[in-house]
Amino acid sequence: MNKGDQTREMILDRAAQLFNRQGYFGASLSDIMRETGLEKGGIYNHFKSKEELALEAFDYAVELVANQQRLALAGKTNSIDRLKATISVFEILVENPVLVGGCPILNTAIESDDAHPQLLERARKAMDKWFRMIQRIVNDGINTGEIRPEVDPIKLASILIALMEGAIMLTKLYDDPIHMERAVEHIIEYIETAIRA
Amino acid sequence: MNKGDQTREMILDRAAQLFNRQGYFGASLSDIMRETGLEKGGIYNHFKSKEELALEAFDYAVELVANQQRLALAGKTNSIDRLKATISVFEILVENPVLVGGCPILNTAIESDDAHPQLLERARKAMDKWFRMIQRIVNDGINTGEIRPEVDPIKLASILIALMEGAIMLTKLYDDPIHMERAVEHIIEYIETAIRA
DNA sequence: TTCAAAACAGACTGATTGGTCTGTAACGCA
DNA sequence: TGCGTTACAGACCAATCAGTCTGTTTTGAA
Repeated sequence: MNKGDQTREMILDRAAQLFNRQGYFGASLSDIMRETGLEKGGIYNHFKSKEELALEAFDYAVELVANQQRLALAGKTNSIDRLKATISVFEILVENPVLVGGCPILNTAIESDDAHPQLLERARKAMDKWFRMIQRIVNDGINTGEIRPEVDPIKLASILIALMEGAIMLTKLYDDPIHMERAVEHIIEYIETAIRA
Repeated sequence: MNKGDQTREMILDRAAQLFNRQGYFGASLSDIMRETGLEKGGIYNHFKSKEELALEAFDYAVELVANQQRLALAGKTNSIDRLKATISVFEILVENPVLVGGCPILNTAIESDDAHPQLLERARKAMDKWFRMIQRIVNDGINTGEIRPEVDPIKLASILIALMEGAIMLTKLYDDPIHMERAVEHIIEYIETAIRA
């Protein structure tokens, strides 16, 4: 990895953190310059516009979370355990984050209502992956008999994600992890009583 | 209501809608001028800064939702019905909104992480009211025997709000009310099986 | 070690930002 | 209806925005 690629990676990392905290409108190029320690020339040498940097930084941020997901799933073969591991990723996202500022998909979905259709599209794609992952876990669990056959995978995914993303918002709003704990408790109980075969 | 007060109200209404769609950073004074049809003098005659307008517009937006809540609760004396009415307010918020752009508290909580402590404080206060309202409904229900005595009011409030706010985000992200429908179905079922006495 | 290419600094630009101020027009009480 | 007060228009301001471009430094393969 040569100098240029290293710098590019560093910019992406710092920009991802910055955008995730302040938003894509709230973070200016001056902020990015300060955070990276580079002047304009250094940044525009790697990215042709703030727009392009924002899009790549979003992907980078999502990848950070996806790595946490892989880490959490590693070695877990039981479907219920894999569901719980997915839930733990949301917990980690607010309690011990590799990416400060909460869930990048949530942040982007809320910020990019009308203003940023390209970014919104990326947020959709990223969320699609989460949905598919949960659906896959549930389907596998149904096939192996661990999960009740009448469970609707996509419906469970929808509820789980909505609850956990909402809990992230409350936890950040009040700066209190109690809301996340309550959400986790609820969804775990739901899984044990209504999902597990 | 004289001319000035009328104009002031109009500015607040337009600004509230604008801020709720584009965010407090994303909406510029030019946008507000375009949306209100006023020049700078007209706006700064009523508000001493964009900051002040933003804060008042947020309160105005919250009040719009609070009115929906009052409307939904009107005539409902049964505690379970009152809980369901509260849920319906979240549905209305995305399906047939008096305020476009989703939940102002959610939007503000996500946008004002670090950047806007004053706005964040207002979002907290507004969310507190929601919490207290739900807690009150549950407490009343426990007292009248409609709701099981072992139900924790604040915990239920936490889960209900997290789930519904998350559902708003998903519904807006995918521009598809199915996520809201799933969330409503889940929470109603939960109320019927685990909350109702 | 050489030297072309890549990486970066930083001055510069035009557009836009939030905000001020003065002049004019509309309002509404007497 | 007259007239002081309030409401508003719009020119103007400094600061900041994203982005460009030229010159200098650093890098790394030959």
